[in-house]
Amino acid sequence: MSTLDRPYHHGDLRAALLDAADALLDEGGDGAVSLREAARRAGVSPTAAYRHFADKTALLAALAARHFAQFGQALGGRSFDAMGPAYVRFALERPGRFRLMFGPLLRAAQTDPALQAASAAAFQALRQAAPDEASALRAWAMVHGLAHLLLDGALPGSNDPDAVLARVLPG
Amino acid sequence: MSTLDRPYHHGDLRAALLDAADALLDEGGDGAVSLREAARRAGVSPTAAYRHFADKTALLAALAARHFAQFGQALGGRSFDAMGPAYVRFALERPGRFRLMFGPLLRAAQTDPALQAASAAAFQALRQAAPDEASALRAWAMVHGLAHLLLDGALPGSNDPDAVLARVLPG
DNA sequence: GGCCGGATGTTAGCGATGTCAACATTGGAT
DNA sequence: ATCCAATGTTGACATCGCTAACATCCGGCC
Repeated sequence: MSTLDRPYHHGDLRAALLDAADALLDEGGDGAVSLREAARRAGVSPTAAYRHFADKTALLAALAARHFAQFGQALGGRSFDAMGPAYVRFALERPGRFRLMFGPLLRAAQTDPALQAASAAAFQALRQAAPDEASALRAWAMVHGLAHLLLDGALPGSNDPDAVLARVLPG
Repeated sequence: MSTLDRPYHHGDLRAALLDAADALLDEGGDGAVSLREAARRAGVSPTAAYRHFADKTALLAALAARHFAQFGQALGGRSFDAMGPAYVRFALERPGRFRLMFGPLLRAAQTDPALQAASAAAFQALRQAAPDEASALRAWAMVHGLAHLLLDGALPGSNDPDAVLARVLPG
C-alpha cells in the first residue's frame, strides 16, 4: 500500500543527507544539525540515515571531512602570508563549519580515517608554505586563536576582522 | 499530600543548580549538561530551574561568568610570560569549562551583563601585564589557538602540551 | 525469464530533553 | 493573622537519537 510519489530508493541518500546537514550547519550552527531534520529535508523517513551512517557522530565526521578537503584546497595555492587572512575569513564566513571541523568532534571521531586524513592534509598545506615547523605552528596557533576569538565576539572593543588582523599580523 | 522528606523550599537552589551543572560540565563536557539532570542532582523537580534561569542558555551563561571570574584571578598574579602556559594548562585541565567560556555561548548570551563583564575582566588581566596592546592581542590569540588545537587533538605528531609549548613560546 | 538475497527505506516505539501552563506551598511584609 | 509573591510541583507537548521489526526493490544466479 505504498502511496509514495517518489521511488522507494532515493538514489543517493548519503550525499543528500550530507547536503541537508550542511545547510543546517550553515543556518544554525552545530546545535541545529539533527538527523531527523536532515532526513526530512532529503524527503525520507526519520531513520533512513542509519543505513548510511552508524550514528549522528559519523554523519558529522563525514561532513567535517568534506569541509577539510575544501578548506585545504582554499589554503593550498596561497603564500604563507596570505594564508592567515584566508584562514580567518573562512572561519568568519562559515562559523558552523569551522566549529564543526575544529571542535570536540575531531576528538570524538578520532577513529574515522577519512576525517583524520583530511585534517592532516590541511595542516600539510600550511606546513609546506612555512619556512620551518616552529613558524608553521606559531602561525597556525595565532590564526586559529584569532579566528575563535573573533567568532565568539570575545575581543573587547573593535571586532572588525580586518582591523584586528592588520594590527596583529606582521607586515 | 506532600511526601517530601525535605523542605519544600530548597534554600539556595540557584547555587545548587550551578554546582550540579558544573559537575556535569567537568564530567562530560558541554553536551552533558542538561537542566533535568542538574535538577535531579539538586534533588528537585525537572522544571524548578525555571524559577532561577530563563532557559538553559541563561544557566550556562551564569556558569561561564562564574568561571571567568575564577579564570581571571588565576591569571592575575602572574608575569606576562607565565600567563601563556597557565592559560593553556587551564584549558587542558578543564576542557568543558574552557569550551563553555569561549564558545558559541558568549555570542548567544551577549545580552547577559555579568558574562560580558567577567570576560572583559579576564582580558584586562592579560592586557595589564603586556607591554602594549598589540602584544597582548598577539599573545592572547596564540595561546588561545594553541589551547584549542591541543584540546581538539588537531596537532599532528606529538600532542604533549609541554613539548608544544616549549617549541612555540618565545624564551 | 523467474527467484532470491542483500541493500535500502519504513513504521512503531523507547527514553531523554527543553519548555510551557496550571497548580501547590511557603515565608515574610503588612 | 493574613495575604501575596517567590519558589517548587505535576502534567503535558514537541523534538531528538536510536533500536527492532517489517517492507520494498535491485542485481545476480539458475
